[in-house]
Amino acid sequence: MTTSEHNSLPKNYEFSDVESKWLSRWEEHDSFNARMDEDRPSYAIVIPPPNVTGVLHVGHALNNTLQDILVRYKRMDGYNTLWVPGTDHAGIATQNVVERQLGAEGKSRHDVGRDQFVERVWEWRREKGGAIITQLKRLGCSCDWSRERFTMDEGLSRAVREVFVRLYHEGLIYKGDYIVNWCPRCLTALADDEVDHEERAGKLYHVRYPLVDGSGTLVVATTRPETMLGDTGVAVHPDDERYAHLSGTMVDLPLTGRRIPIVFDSHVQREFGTGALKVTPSHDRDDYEIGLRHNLERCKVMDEHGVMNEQAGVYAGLDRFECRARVVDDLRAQGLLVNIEEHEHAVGLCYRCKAVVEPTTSLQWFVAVKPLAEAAVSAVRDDRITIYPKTWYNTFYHWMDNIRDWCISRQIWWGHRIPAWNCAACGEVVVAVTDPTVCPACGSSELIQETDVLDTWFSSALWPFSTMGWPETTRELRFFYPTSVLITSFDILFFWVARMMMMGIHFMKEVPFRDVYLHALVRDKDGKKMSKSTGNVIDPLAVMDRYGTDALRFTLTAFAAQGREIKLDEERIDGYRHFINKLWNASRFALMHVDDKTEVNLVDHDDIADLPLIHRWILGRSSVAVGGVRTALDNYHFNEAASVIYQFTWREFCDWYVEWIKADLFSDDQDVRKQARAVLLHVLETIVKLIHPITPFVSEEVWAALPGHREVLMTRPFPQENLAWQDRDVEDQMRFLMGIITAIRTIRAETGVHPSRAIEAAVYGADENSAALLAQFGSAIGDMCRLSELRVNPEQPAPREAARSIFANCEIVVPLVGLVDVAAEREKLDRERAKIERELATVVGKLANQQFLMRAPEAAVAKQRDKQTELRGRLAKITEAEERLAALSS
RNA sequence: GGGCGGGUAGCUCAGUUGGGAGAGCAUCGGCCUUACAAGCCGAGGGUCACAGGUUCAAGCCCUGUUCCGCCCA
Repeated sequence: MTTSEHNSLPKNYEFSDVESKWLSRWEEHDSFNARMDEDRPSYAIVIPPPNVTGVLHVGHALNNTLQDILVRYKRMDGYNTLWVPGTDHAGIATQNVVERQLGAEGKSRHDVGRDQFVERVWEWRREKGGAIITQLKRLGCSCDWSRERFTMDEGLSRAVREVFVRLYHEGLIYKGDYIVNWCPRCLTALADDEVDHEERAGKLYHVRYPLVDGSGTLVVATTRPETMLGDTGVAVHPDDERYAHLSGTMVDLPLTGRRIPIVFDSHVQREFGTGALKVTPSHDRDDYEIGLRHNLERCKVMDEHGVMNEQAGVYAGLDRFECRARVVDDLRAQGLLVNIEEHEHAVGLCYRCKAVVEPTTSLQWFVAVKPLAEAAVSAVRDDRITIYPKTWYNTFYHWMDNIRDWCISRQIWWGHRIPAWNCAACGEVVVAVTDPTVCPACGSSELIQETDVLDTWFSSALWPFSTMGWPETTRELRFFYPTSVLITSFDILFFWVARMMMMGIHFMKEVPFRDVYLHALVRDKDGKKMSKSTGNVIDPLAVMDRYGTDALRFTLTAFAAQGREIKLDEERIDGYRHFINKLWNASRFALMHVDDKTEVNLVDHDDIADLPLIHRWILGRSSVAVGGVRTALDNYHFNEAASVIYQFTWREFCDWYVEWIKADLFSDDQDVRKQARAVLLHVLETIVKLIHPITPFVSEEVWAALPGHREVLMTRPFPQENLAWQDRDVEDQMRFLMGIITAIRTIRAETGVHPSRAIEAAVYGADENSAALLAQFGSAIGDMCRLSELRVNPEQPAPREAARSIFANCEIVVPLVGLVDVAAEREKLDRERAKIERELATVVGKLANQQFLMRAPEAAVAKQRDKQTELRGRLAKITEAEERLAALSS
């Protein structure tokens, strides 16, 4: 054993010191920063910018771990990599935070005024904002931090203006009075997809509307009776015979004294309620459309706070929900309430504050998305963008085909103020990139800017190119646009991904990314959504403290199977911490044997034919693992990559290889020792390189401890698959030897031989090749099974008192005088016989089937024949063993 | 009501041109064998939701049923 400094690693992996050390070293090293070498291919990712108000949750941890894996992999593999970090300004959320702060001081934003308020927000952002960036660093993210961006930065704001102005002049942005989703708490309009729908138990009220001619009444059904105050019509289906006679008549709208017409519209669902639909164009999206088709009036009965206005007559001043109760009471008093049914229906909620959204007509700015959406759809159809997993295509097309114009104005103060001015003198609307000083139409200087700001998603839609300096034609854009892949959670496919496609294609004439990888939401171990109120939130920062960042990263990676939600359990994280520790200890072991003089390049040649079997085997297996990891990562099968590494490292490298070569490492033969050390070191290096993208910290730490490593691991080349090392014969031979070893170990365990006791074993019936192998590796087998002797095809017959096992046409015999439980042995053989006979029956059945012989491919038939031969051989061995057992007991 | 996904070992899940049913964890038994007890060795455990169909052959392809989850209206 050497006494070099390398073997002074602690017995258990202590991640805490290691992590902080590497975070600062990487930073010093500048290795995360993008380089633009002309002779190398590029690989770029833009981060889905988290809210500036956010703190790292486990979804972020997953999202950014996956991105970091790809970036680190590609960086090692020789690409110019760029990973752009940053945050978005989260208009509504951030404004809420600062408003709460003001509220604590007893002030509202109106008390301080717009300019002061915005300044307060900036102040907040300088002090508290972007905590998540520090947390991403903690997670090990190898972003180019020198390029951190914020959607409200000067450069990005310029891009926003440029895009707004161009779209406006192209006629794709317009201002109009349409129905929008209004949040009466945030006091702003919301886009369609900013509304969450939740099933709630509600009621369906049947209300009688008297016909004006006194001939009867028409019963309508509604879930929101308070909106009847704004009804301007009643709609029935044109084919509904129950109501055909009502053509051209009107009803008296109760509680209002107004008369409203009955209209015929095929939109009405005849089966729902009574088939008669009250129409409130100003407070329902569908009703709004019906109103347009039939020229119904609009009557808005609520104000921006959801309080009934003067149009609601005596109900003015009531909150909308109080008003509902009052309206119902009054209808009942007048005998106009027919009945109330329990009714479950979807309620729209503000995605930020969960207040019930009020659909209402309002003067807003819109993007005409149809032409933009079509371009995005065809990019996906033409495979210029590939979506993983592919199950999302249908949903994507369906949503894009039914997309409605995008309401982009928000009645808040924090955000990009709309670059449009109204001339007080002549009414001219000026839309410009730079603030105008005089009206181009009349020369007046009385220009008043729009007060609204733009939807945050409007600026994040530009993220892939605005972060690279657009509208300038920068070197970054030339190198890194289109980006390689966008990795995000499926729930913002429409909020964000689709809009980036639209904007990227429109302004860059090129898709913003080649691939989109949509990952699942992280749920708790029972599959429930994590939420603060349920108390089932797993805090990634606490997890990193407890188990280490690498354990968290590896767990998330191992669970990131396409199309599956992730059920995260802390026990799993703890389990993978064990794996990290295993790797650590394997490294400690290696370091006891290798030193600066160990020649790794012994195995840098393709030709390894001269090496002993065990080394050729592990080198071949390492090559298979490398190929597996590369293929998995290239196809976004992250879980597969983790699994390959786990299996190879623990099962093949630690359990078999390292145990097998221990004797070589202590051998007196210097050449044997040298070889073993070289291959051991080489394979360990391969492992830490392979795993580095997933667990960057422990791999760097091990790498640094290995001899001769002065450069950081993160910029070393990623391993290449070496097909010349993959040898079928070697694998077959090792499979055979490992099978024999397992068989002997099983006998030992089943017969209760103490692990420390050395025993004899013999193998009977081995064919020539097998016998040669067993003879050659008898000592290794002896070491692995603690044998005093292994005899191969001995001439003397097996002793009667012995435990037996069948493997691959060989009978393994362990003489155990006085230790053999005949009944147990017989039972074991019976079980084995039954199993083999079952298998044999299906094989024989297949081979007896003429159809199978005729139609199945030759290889499939040959396989069954081989299997038949093998099974029959094993059966014969079992018979022999049974006979010996019988002789013993007689 | 429309769409999508899922049902494989006790649990969580892999299973990529149809031919071997697998992994991790958990369980059980034995071990401090000087890298690792955060470990080592060994073992048990499945009618691949159900019913049909296609095929020489189905966990995989088709049809229907059922249960669970998500999205949309």
